[in-house]
This record gives sequence, structure tokens and C-alpha cells, in this order.
Amino acid sequence: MALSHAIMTALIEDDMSGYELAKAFDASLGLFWHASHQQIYQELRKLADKGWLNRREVAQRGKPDKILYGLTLAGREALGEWVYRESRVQESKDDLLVKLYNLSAENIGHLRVEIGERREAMMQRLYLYERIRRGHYARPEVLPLRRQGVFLALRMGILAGEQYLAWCDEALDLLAREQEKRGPR
Amino acid sequence: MALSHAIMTALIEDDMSGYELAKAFDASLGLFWHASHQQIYQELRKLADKGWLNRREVAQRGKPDKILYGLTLAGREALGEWVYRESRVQESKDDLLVKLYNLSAENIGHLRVEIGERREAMMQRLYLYERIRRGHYARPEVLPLRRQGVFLALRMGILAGEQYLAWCDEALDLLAREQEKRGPR
DNA sequence: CTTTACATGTAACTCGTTACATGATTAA
DNA sequence: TTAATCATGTAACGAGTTACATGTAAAG
Repeated sequence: MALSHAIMTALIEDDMSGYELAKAFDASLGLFWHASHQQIYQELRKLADKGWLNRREVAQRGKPDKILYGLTLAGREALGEWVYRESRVQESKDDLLVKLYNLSAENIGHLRVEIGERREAMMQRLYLYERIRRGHYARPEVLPLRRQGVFLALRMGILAGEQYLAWCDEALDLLAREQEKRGPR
Repeated sequence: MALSHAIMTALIEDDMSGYELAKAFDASLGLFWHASHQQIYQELRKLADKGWLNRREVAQRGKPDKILYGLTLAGREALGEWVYRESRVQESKDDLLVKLYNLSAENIGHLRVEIGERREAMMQRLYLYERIRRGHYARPEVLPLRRQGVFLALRMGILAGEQYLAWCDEALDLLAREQEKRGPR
């Protein structure tokens, strides 16, 4: 949808190779927008063909050569314009919700376990978010404007995560009560 | 990912045509899992080929003929098993977050507007959820188990929506303060 | 007379995932 | 010697979107 623009965004401050991008993505934008290295390499090539990125081969010692990509002026302009265009939300699709539509006395135990695992995974993710927040965004109001935007994205992640935990607790509660009602064990 | 299973789930209680499914989807599961009619028709055909659905042509008066699909025994079994299999989350991808990474003095006004629109849209969606909740899930504890699962999915929608509103307010606040700081107007 | 609801599809394309492929260096 | 890190790719497939196509009946 806008992976290309996400990639360009990641290149605003530093030039990067596909490999570096894939990692940087994992640590920042990728928290909200995952992309595999295959996708990134393909997208980088397309963007270079369009003239929005330039590529420079860089020889390295003890490591394979890499290809550094950087935003061109045209790329910066395209990105700047894009912000004004209509945006889309690809709503998340979660098997778990479909499974809940199939809740039964037989599978209730399994679903409790599954929700418990989700809870645990989200706890860990929140812990990561919190470390980032404390490390880089302790005082958002003194940051440059662009960084404040990034902070807001992080806040979205944190709030969404906390909401998710709250839902898990509510769901686990309800399911525990129901399972007890209809036959403990 | 699991559109096929979402479709089978929608057919647990009533047989439906592709057209009816597309509508029912919009009103229930589709609130969390959107699917276009093209996708649904294709998926129905695949499922019928697998033997998980049966098809019956039904002549109608004053309306075009339709094809009714119903879960077969094999379909019910496959669905029951699927609940125990590993589930996936397709995390939502939202252009707005990428745009926020590009926040600048120039586009801050636009982003405030865009967030305001999101807020408004989410308010309306929450209003819809609330109507459904009051209409069908006022006392979840007395519902049959399966309906309680559906209720939990609805709760997820409600909690996520409320969290989203809270984020919008926070973001609008921060952006308003920043815009005032750097040049009112 | 025009729009909306009913009803089902095909074709082309983009986006994203999975599997496969290669090859050097460094640390355990 | 085995695994991990660095580095870049191709090919096949599946999921999802957009555009196109057709036709009847009821309601305004």
C-alpha cells in the first residue's frame, strides 16, 4: 500500500543498504509495518527505477559489497506530497476473532490458552515499547517536530498494546467463569 | 489467510448465497474482517470444490436465481479442527503512522485535519458497535457459549475503538500545542 | 426515467509470503 | 566445524484490489 513510502521515510536521515533497512525497519517503523527482506529489495529497485532513490555500490573489507540507497530530491518531493494524499488503513485480520465465533465447550480450554499466549506476547512487546520510550522520548515536548511525530506513532503502539492486555484479561475472566459453570475439568 | 474459515463460520447457523454472505459479513464478522464480493464468490467455489460446502441452486420469483451454500459435515469438522491450529495476526498497516514519521511545520495542519477525520469516523463506528451490543449482548452471561465468543470479538472492537479515540485526542492536543508554539496561523 | 437492490461472475494486477539459492567472514 | 552475521537476490504462489461485464425488478 505504502511500503514504498515507508522505505523512503526510513531513508530521510541516513542512506542505507537493503540489509540495513530490513533491520532498521524491525526496530522502528517495522514495529507497525512489517516487511520481509525480499519485499524490501524489490521495492528498493522499483524506487531507484522511478528516480526517487539513488544507488551506490560500496566495497567493504571482510564483508560482502553492499548497495547504499539514498533519497533523491525527487524522492523527497514525492514523499512530501504523499503526506497530503488520501491514506488507507489495512485493518488487521486476526484468526483469533474468527475462532471466538466458533467458541464451544470443547474448545474453550484451548482458546483460553491461546489468549494467554497473546497476552504474554503483548506484555513483551509493551516492555520493548516502554524501553524505547524511556530511552528516546522521555521528554517529547523538547524534541524536534519530526521526532514528535514518531513519538505519537509509538504512543499508538503503547495504547493499543495496553488495550489489548485489558481485553485479554476480560476475555480470560469470562471464559474461566463459563468453563467453571459447565463442568470444571 | 483464513477468509475461508471466516466464511464457513458465517454459515454455521444459516445457509446463504454469496450475495447474502457479503452483506452478513458487512454486519458481523466483516466488522473485523472485510471481504469483497469477488473474493467471497471465489472462496465459496473453492470451498465447494473441497467438499466443505454444498451448493444448491434456488429459483426465485421476481429476483435472479441464487446459489445457496451450506456447511457439509466435512466442513464442520474441518472448521472444528482449525480452531486448534496456529493462528495468525495480520497486523494493521496504517499510512497515517508513516505520515507521522514525516511530520513537519508545513504539513502539521493537514495531519491535524486527518487525525480529526479519523476520530470522527471511529466515533461513528463505536456508535454502531454500541447499538449492536445493546441490541444483542446486553446480558452476555445468559447467552449460549458461542454467542459469548462473538460478544468477546465485539468487545475487542469496542475497546480498540475507545483506545483509538484516546490516541486521537492525545495526538490532536500535542499537535495543537506544537503548532501554536511555532507560528500561530 | 433513474437509481437501488438483487445476483454472479472474469481478468488483470499489486502486494506479500514461502521456498530456494549463493557465498564470505567471524565467533563459539 | 557449526552457527550466526553480512549481503543480495529469483521464482512460485496466495491473498486482495480494481476494473469490467451482465441482467432483472422494484421503488422513487
